[in-house]
Amino acid sequence: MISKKTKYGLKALTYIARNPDQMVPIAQIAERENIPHKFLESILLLLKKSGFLGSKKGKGGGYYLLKQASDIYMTDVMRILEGPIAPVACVSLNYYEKCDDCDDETTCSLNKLMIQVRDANLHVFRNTTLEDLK
Amino acid sequence: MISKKTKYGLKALTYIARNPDQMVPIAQIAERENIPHKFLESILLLLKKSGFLGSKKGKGGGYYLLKQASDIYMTDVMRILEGPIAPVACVSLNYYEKCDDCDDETTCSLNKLMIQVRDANLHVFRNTTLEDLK
DNA sequence: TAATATCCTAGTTATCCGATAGGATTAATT
DNA sequence: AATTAATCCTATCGGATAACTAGGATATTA
Repeated sequence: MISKKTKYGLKALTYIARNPDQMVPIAQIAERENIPHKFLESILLLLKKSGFLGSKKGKGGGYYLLKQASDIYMTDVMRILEGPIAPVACVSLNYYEKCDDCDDETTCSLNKLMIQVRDANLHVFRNTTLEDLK
Repeated sequence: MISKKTKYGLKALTYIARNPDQMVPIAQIAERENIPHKFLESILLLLKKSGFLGSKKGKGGGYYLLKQASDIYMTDVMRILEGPIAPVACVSLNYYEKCDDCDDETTCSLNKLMIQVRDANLHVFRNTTLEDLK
């Protein structure tokens, strides 16, 4: 199950993508999408620091996409918002970590299944961009 | 990312499946698979109550599979150990819950993606049984 | 200079994960 | 009968994390 952070982040990105060529203020997204204002603020800040969004301060300011929606892949968004796409760190491509309870990954009974799950999710996320959510 | 409970549970089931026609005590699984004994105890109890395992108390006792490994599907195991397979409750087949921030699911921008993710995972779990982990 | 935005750091609260404690019950062995 | 070895059961606990909030600093427009 994904976190609310991820859910809110995806909804916000979609909302911004639907309003191109303009500054979209947090308050507007928060209201229309029923997202707590301050929480959303922190999420958009993260998405900005991660290179998805640009922003402009002050009156008339807000957020906007830095790339075309069709160039924003779910793989990248999900990794920032939700973390690893893999179900266990020991099969993660971007967040690899050794298991502390496994001596040998290659003989771990879960390895094959975990890789299948990872790849199934990767396949979906690699083939979906923000444009598809619009 | 799956919980340790799920990981331990799957490993324990595999271990038991690899030792058919005998009672497998918790202590043995705990030692061989590097799982905390007491934690594993609670997991096996759950798997028993859920109908996957039988048990025998007392000296020489332990756990055993109630069904053939090839009849134990990952869909069922995962739902018990990990909960919903869907990434959000509002697209869950077995644990459905309405979103509190969405008025209308059919127009939610995330709906399609979430269903794709759910189905991708379902496909893997439906096509994997405990026999495949052996 | 007032109004309206984002920026930033630091909290707060509640829930859940991972693990443990300690005894009750059951069964085989000696 | 006593001992040993196992599951059964309830309760609990610390720590991490999720979800959210506070409050001011900074920038921009009018």
